[in-house]
Amino acid sequence: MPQEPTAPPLYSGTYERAIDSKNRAAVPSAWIKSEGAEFFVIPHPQEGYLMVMPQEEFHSTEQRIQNSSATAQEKRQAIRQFFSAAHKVATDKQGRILIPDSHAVAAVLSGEIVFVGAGRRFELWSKDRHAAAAAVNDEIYKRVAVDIGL
Amino acid sequence: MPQEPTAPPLYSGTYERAIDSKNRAAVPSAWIKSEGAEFFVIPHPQEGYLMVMPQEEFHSTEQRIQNSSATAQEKRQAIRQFFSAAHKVATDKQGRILIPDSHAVAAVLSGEIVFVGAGRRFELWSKDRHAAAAAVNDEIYKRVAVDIGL
DNA sequence: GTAATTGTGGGGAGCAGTGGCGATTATTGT
DNA sequence: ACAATAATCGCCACTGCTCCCCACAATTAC
Repeated sequence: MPQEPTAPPLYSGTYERAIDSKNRAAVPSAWIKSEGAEFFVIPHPQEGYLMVMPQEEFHSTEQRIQNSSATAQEKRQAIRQFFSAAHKVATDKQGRILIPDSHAVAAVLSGEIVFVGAGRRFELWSKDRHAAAAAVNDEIYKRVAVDIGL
Repeated sequence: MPQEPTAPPLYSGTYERAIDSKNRAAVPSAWIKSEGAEFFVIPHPQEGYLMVMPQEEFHSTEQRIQNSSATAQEKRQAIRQFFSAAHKVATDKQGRILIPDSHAVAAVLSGEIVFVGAGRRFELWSKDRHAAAAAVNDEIYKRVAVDIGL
């Protein structure tokens, strides 16, 4: 019987948090498995929010770029961009992560922010932007829900 | 009594319960298999009630979205909304679950509520809303019953 | 009847989130 | 190289939420 040694982390739910003047934000305690958990923080290329993922998901995302239909050179460049934008962060002893300044600016993070669970990774939004984006997604969600008879 | 290795949970029946000022609600004891059972709580996208399901059903619902006829991007957005709306809860030692504030507001849960069994998941309704919805459903149920010669 | 189970409510301990202070380390300028 | 400044992180205090425990009521079992 293949009992899973380490269940893949699953991030769900939406949590409002504050980011302080030093760009620290407390990760929802339900999402922290071990002391000093490590994550990779990457701004989403189009929409203005930050993706946060543990190492496994980071590697798996790299693989998805590698397996894309782009040319070899395009993939090399995309991966370079991906790595250069990704910053490794670790929770401090109070369960907080320090958001790199450039990333906080890119996602307009200050004051009230939102942690959004997205399965194997989670997202960091400014509260205002998230409200707007969620409204759009909710429309689509409702249509799909009808589709599958939820 | 030895537990069955893979007993698919089946929720049936209707139970009136109270939700207290701390947003706690006692799950019907017949529905709790083990100590500290875990559920995912998700507001229903259209109608104002909460869906509650164990992890297996949660994943299976994600699969149903994945297999829907929507475009790849729509499915991604729908799943994101699904995950962000789903909050994991666990029963406390008195068999109660804590309803997240935002969800209690969304489903107008306060005072008297109703647990409604729905097969592999169950639902949480405000008593008033449930009475209204049940009346409508009963009409349909009767017509279908005639239809199949019940 | 008594005892056990289940739902309801409240008090309180402990933990999680916030923000500030300060020590240590890194960076910068001269 | 050295000092001044900035950045990072640990620690602490405060607050409010979460959850454990107990008490009680209602129901059912024996």
